[in-house]
Amino acid sequence: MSETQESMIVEHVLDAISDQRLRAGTKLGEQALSDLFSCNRAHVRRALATLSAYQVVDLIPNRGAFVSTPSEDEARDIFQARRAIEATIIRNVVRRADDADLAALRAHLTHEDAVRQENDRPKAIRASRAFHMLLARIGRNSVLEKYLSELTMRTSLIIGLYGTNKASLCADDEHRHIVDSIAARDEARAQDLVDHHLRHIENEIEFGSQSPRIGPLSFILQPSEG
Amino acid sequence: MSETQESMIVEHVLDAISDQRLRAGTKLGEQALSDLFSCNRAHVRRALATLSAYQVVDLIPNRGAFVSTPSEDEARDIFQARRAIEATIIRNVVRRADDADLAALRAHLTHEDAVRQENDRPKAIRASRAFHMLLARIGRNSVLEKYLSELTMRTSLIIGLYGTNKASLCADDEHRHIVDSIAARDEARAQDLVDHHLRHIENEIEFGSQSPRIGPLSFILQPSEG
DNA sequence: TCAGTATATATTGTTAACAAAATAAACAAA
DNA sequence: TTTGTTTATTTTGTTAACAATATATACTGA
Repeated sequence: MSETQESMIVEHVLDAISDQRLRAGTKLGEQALSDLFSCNRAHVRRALATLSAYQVVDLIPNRGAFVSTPSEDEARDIFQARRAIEATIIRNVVRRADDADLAALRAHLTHEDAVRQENDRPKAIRASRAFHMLLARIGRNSVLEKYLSELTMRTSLIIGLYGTNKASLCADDEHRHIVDSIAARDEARAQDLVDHHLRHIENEIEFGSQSPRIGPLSFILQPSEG
Repeated sequence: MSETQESMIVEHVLDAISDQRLRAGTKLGEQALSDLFSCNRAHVRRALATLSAYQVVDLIPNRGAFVSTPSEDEARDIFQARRAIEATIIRNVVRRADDADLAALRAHLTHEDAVRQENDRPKAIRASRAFHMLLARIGRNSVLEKYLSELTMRTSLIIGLYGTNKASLCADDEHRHIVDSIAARDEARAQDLVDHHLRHIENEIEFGSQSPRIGPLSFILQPSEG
C-alpha cells in the first residue's frame, strides 16, 4: 500500500522526535505534512494513524494530531517497561554477541566520545539512543527491539519535557562499563549495570518543569534530508 | 478523528483474532470490511494501518491486508518478550494487589472453571487470555498492559497455527497456584510460577503443523454483536 | 487434458471535491 | 481596555470517482 510515501512520513517524524527536534505537544497539521512531503492527505492520515498506534502521537477528533505529552505516571511506566525489556535484551546480548558485535559496540563508544566533543546536543542524544538500540539489535529479539524503539522515542519526549540540562544524556562511562561486562560475559553484572543506568536517567528527571516552546514544523522536520 | 468507526473495526478484528475466529493468513478485504461495518473504505484503511502497527496484520502493496502469520522464530521472540513483560507485571501485582483485586482474581478462577465445563473452545481461550490481561491491569502499568495485549493476541495466532489440541489452553491449576502465591505475597514464587507457566505453553506448541483452513469473513467477525 | 494466453472482473491505490467543525479575526457593546 | 458576539478563514472529516494493479475466467492451440 504505497509503503514508501507513508513510511517516509512516519520515519521522519520518529527521527525528529527521537532527536528532540519535535517536542511534545507540537501540532502535526495534515496540510503542513502533505505539503512538506509532497503527497496527498490520505497518506498523511494513514501515517498519523500509525504514529498514533506507536503512541507517540495523539489523535484528537476534529482537532488534529499532536506529538504526545507523557504524564509523570506514564513516564514512570515507560521507564519500568524499559527496565523489564532491556534486562532481557542485555541477557541475550551477553549470550549471543560475537566478535563483530563487540567490535560494533566498541566502535559506537568511540563515536559517542567524538560526538561528546562537538557540543551538538541533538546529535549526542541520537548517539545515546543509538547505543541502546544497538544492544537491542545484537540481542536478536525483533519484538523486544521494536518495543524498545518505541520506548526510547517516548523517553526522548519525556526528557525534552522534564529533563534537566545535565541529565539529558547517558553518562559515557556507564555505556563503557556495560560493554566491558558484555565482553567479560558477566551476565549478572551487565544486567545490574543496565538497570542502574536506566534508574540513573530516570532519577535525573525533574517532573514539574515543563518547557512548552515549539518551533515551526517546516524547520523542524526538514524532509529534504531523507 | 471519528474514533468510533475506526476503533470499532480495530476492536472487532482484535477480538476475533484473540478468540481464534480469525486465523493467520486470512485476507481482510477493504470492500468486505467496509460492507460489514457499513462505513467507507477510508476508515477501513486507517483501521488496517493501525492493526498493521500492532503487528497482527500484514499490509502487502497492491495485494491487501492479511492476518499475520508468525514464523517459528517470531513466535519464540514473542514468548521471550512475554516472559520479560509478565515477570515485571507479576511483581507489580504481588506488591500492589488489594483485596478487591484478589477477589477479582478468585472470581476469574471460578469463571474459568465454569467455562471449562462447557467445552466451548473459543470461550475457553478468551477466558484464559483474560486471566493474563487481568494480571496486567492489576499490575497498573499501562505500557506493559498494552504490550501484553498485543503479545497475547499474537500468541493466539501462534497457537491457532502450531498449537496441538491439548496445548491450546492454559492449565487451570497453574492459574490457581499463581493467584495463591499472589495472595501469600510471595514474589519469588509468583514470578517463578508465571515463568514456568509461559514456558509450559510454549513447549506444548509443535512447529510444523500448519492448519490453514479459514472461513468467510462475514461469519467470523459478526459486527452486529458489538 | 493440459499449458499458455488473452480477456474480463474485482481489488487496491490515488485524487479531488465537498461538508462539518474548529480556529482566527473583526466588530460591537460595556 | 475588555468581554462577548458574529463573521471569515482554516482545518479536519467524508465521500465518490477514476487509475493502476492483481486475480479470476474464458479461450486457443497443442
